[in-house]
Amino acid sequence: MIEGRAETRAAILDAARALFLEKGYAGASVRSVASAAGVDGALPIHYFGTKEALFLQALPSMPDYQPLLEGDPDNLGERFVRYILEEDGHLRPLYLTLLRASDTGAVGEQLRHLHETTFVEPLETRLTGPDANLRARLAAALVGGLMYALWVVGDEQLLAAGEDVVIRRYGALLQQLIDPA
Amino acid sequence: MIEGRAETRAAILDAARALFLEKGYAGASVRSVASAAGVDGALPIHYFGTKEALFLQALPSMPDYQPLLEGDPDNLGERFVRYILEEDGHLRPLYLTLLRASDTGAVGEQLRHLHETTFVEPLETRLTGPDANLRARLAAALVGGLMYALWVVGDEQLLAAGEDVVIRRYGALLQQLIDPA
DNA sequence: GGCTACATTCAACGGTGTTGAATAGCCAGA
DNA sequence: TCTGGCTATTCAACACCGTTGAATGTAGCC
Repeated sequence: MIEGRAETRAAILDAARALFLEKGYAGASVRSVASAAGVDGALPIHYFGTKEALFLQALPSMPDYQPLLEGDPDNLGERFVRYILEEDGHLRPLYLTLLRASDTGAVGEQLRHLHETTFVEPLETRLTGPDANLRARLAAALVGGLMYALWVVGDEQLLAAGEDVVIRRYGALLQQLIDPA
Repeated sequence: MIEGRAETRAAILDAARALFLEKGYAGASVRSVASAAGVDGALPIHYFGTKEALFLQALPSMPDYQPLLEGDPDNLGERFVRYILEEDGHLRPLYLTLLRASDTGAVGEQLRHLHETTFVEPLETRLTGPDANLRARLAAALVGGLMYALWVVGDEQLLAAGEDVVIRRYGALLQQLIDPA
């Protein structure tokens, strides 16, 4: 049974999404979400049970990058790297927020699921040749490493030589996993 | 001025190190650290000022992997990957704990510093040829991606084909950044 | 013994997630 | 129109959190 009026639930979820992405899981309190939604501080828990459940339901969906995958597979490596470097601000906060909250069991599950459904699986279906699954997983690790270096570590000097150089070099490595081995 | 008896400080730091690595930054409370050290719940903050300062001082140092770097550079890529896959349990909890606490300012700084001093700099000094700095940073990202996939995401199927295959394939990519371009 | 300086404890504050009871608001039936 | 009940929302309280400043113990020195 769903509790609460639909609009109130939506207001809470909207406020939660904004605050969690801005301040992180620990930094955004349930009461701050409630007051941003204009309701009593206890209502979010009443509706969603726990802060973690609220967090998971409030998370935005992954941006859709199907077009990226459907293009020419011969330069998918470079395009993928470029996508990470030039993404429009939707992926980065989601990635960082999930990552840092991933020590609570269900959030870790969600991160694993997103990694699987948005990186590994789409890549695997587009790979021809042997060991497609392994190559997709290694490619996903490679992409994760770029996001890690840029966003978690904050290695600003990585881009000092210019985005193009990174796109070419890191993209070339990624491409070797994409090309049929 | 350092406050407190040296043994009491050490007891607190030891308890803090164990609890932070086991339960994470948020999961280990200051009071739980204090009671594990056998002191009053307010003492850790009295000594170290804030939970974050206690955390930073309690963190273990990075394992020393100099021998790994000093070996034959022609197969450093594979050896590096093998080191991550077979590490003895010191690096992984430190990496995970730092990563997940990296949204508080000083912890992010520490993560950046460790990334720089334990991955980028040692690699860079061993690289010959042009663009050593960039190649070291890309190599560090690659290594980070492996740790991310294995430890944060928990991609267990990555090793389904056997450690050797991962060591060979991912190591080969890493090696391309190590070899003079 | 009394004084001092320091190590440690105690008590309290505001904030947190979470809980169950109390209230407010609406809608059906007499 | 009144009344009952149902549901949405609020209120009050709990235990725990990081943090603070005052109180207490405790050792050594004159």
